[in-house]
Amino acid sequence: MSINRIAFYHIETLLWIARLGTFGAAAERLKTTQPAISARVRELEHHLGTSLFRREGRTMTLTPAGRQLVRESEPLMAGFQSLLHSAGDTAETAGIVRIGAGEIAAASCLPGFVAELQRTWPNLSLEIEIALTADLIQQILTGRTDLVFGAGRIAHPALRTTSIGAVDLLLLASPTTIGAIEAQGNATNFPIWSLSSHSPLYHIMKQAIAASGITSRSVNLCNNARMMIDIVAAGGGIGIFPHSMVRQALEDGALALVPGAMDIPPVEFQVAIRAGETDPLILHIFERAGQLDIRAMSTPLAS
Amino acid sequence: MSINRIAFYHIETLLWIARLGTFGAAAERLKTTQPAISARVRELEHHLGTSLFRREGRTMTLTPAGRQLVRESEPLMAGFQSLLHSAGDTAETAGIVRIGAGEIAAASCLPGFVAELQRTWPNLSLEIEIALTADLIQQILTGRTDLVFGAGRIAHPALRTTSIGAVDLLLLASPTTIGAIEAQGNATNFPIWSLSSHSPLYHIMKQAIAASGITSRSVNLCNNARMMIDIVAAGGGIGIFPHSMVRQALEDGALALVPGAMDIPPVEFQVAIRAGETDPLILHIFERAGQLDIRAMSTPLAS
DNA sequence: TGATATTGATAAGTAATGTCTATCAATAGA
DNA sequence: TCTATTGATAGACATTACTTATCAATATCA
Repeated sequence: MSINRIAFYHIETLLWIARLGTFGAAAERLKTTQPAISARVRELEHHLGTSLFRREGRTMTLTPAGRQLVRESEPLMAGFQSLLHSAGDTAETAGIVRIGAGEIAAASCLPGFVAELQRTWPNLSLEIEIALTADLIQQILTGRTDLVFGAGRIAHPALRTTSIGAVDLLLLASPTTIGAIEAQGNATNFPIWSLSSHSPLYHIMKQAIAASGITSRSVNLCNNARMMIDIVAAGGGIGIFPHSMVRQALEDGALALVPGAMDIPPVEFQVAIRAGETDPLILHIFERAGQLDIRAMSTPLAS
Repeated sequence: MSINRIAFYHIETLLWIARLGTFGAAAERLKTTQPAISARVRELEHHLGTSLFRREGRTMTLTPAGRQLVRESEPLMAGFQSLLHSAGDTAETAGIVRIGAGEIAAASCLPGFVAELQRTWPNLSLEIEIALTADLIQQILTGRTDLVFGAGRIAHPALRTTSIGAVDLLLLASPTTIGAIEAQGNATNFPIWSLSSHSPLYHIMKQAIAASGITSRSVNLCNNARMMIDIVAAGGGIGIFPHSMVRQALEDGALALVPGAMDIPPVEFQVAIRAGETDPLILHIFERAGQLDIRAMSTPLAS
C-alpha cells in the first residue's frame, strides 16, 4: 500500500465530504459524480489501511481516524495550495536567488540593492554568500550561485558581465601611524594590511606599494575588510581600502591618507551572470544590478 | 492545469532529485526508471506552469522557483507523511473520540477516566461535551457524539449501555438553612434547587420532595451543578445532590443533610454507545468505561 | 580529434488508474 | 407500501504512468 500514490485531490475530496456532509454534495462541489467520490474514498482508505467513514442509515460520519485526518490535513493542505499557487503565479514572482559578492561589493551595494529587490519582488528570497571574487567566479561557473558582484575585471567566455562603476582605492592609516610616518619622513617598514592573496585588491596593493617606493617588513592579510579597517584604525599599520567603505572613518578622522603615497587607479566592480542564463527573474535582477553605481552608495561603518 | 492532480510522489520525486543531484540517482532511490522521473518532473512543471530545473551541460540545477518549492515542500511533506502513517498505524491508535457526559458524571468520572485513556492511547484526542443526558442521547443517536455518560437508566433500542454504579442522592442545605428549618420545625417553604427539568435528577427531586411532605414556594433550576452547590452552600435553599459531588463539602461542614428528609433511592449512571458501533477504538473505550464505578471516584470541589 | 561515457528527452507499447452511466442495496420519510 | 435519498458496484471507456529502446547534448579520456 503506497501512501505516495495519494494525490491532493484525495485530500480535497475528504475535506469537502467532511464540510458538506454527503458524497453527493462533495461530488457537486468538485464537479464530478457520486460514484467517483465513492471510489476516491475507497482508494484513500485502501492506501491508508484504515476506515475513514461509517455509514449510519442514510448518513455518513467520520470515524475517529477520519476526524483526525480531516483536522490535521487542513493546515497542511492549505500550506501546499499556497505554495503550489505561488510557484506558478507570475504576478507575484517568488523563488530563491543566490547572490555572491566580495565583501567590498557586499558592503557597498547589497544593503540598498537587497532592499530594492525586496520592494520589487516581495516574495523573492535571497541566499547571499560573501567570498573572494575568484571563488565566486568558480561558483557561478559550476551553477552554485546565480549572480556575482566582483572586484576587478571579470572576463570569462561563459560569463556575461556589466560594470557598476569604479571605486577609488586609498592608502590609509590611523593618525598615530601617520604621525610616526611623518616623524620618520617616509612609510618604510610599517606593517601593510591587505585582503588575502586571491583578492584583486591584493595585487593592486602590491602595485601601489611598489609604485610608491614603500618597502615593508610585513604584509599582513585578512579576509574580512571591516576587521581590517578596525585594525588599521587602531594603529596596526597601513591598509588599502575602497573609498566607499571608509567614507565615515575619514570624516571622523579615524583614518587618513598616508603622506607621500601615489594615487592608485580605481578598481572596477562588475556584476556577472552565466552567459547562458535563461531564468527571467535572474535576467531581471542582473539588469537591475547593472544600473547600480558603486560610488554613489554610502557605506555605514558598522562596529 | 489542475494542481490537485499532483500527488505526493511528485513532491517526493522533486525532493529526491534535489538531494541526490541527478534524475538517474533519484530513479534508483525511488525504484523506478530515469524516463519515469523525467516524465514526473515534466508533469509537475506542467501543472505548476513554471520551470523547476535548468539543464547546464550534464548537470541539472534548480531554478529559483524550484529551489523555493523544495525548501517549502519539505516541512509540509514531512507533516503529511507523519499524518498519513499514523492514520494507518494500528500500533499507535490515534483519532478523535467524542464523549458526552452529564455534569455529574463528568465531574465524578471524567478526570480519572480521561487520564487513563490518555495513558493507554497517547495519540488519542477527545472532544468532550457537557450537556444534559436527554440531549446527549439525541446526539449519539444522530451520530454527533460517540460515547455518553448519562444519569438514570438509558433505554433505547439503538443504544448499547452498561451501568457504572449508582450514586446516593442527598437533600442538603447549608448550616444556616438547617438552623432555620429546625427552628421552624419543618422544611416547608424553603427554596428548592434542582437541575433543569430535562434532567433525570429533576424528576427524582420532585419525587423526593413529595415523599418527604416538603412543600416549597419555589423550585429553582440551574444547569450547572457546581454553581448550584455554591448557591445552596451560601444559604440559598435546599438542593439535591449526588454524594460523589459533595463529599468534600460535607466533610467541611459547608453542607449538611436536611433533617426529616426521607432517604432517596440512588440514581444509576450508565455509559452508552450506539448498538451498531463497529469502530474498534470506541468499542475498547466503551469496555474501559464499563469497568468504572462512579461511587469509587472522588470528586474534588473546585472553586 | 575521435571515441566513449554520462545525463536527460522522446517514442511506442502496455498496464494501471479514474470516471462515466446505469443500476442495485439499504434506509428514511410520507 | 411507495417514494426519495444516499452510497456501492459493474461495465465501458478515456486518461495516466511506466517500461524498454533509442536519440541528443555534453563532458571526459586517450
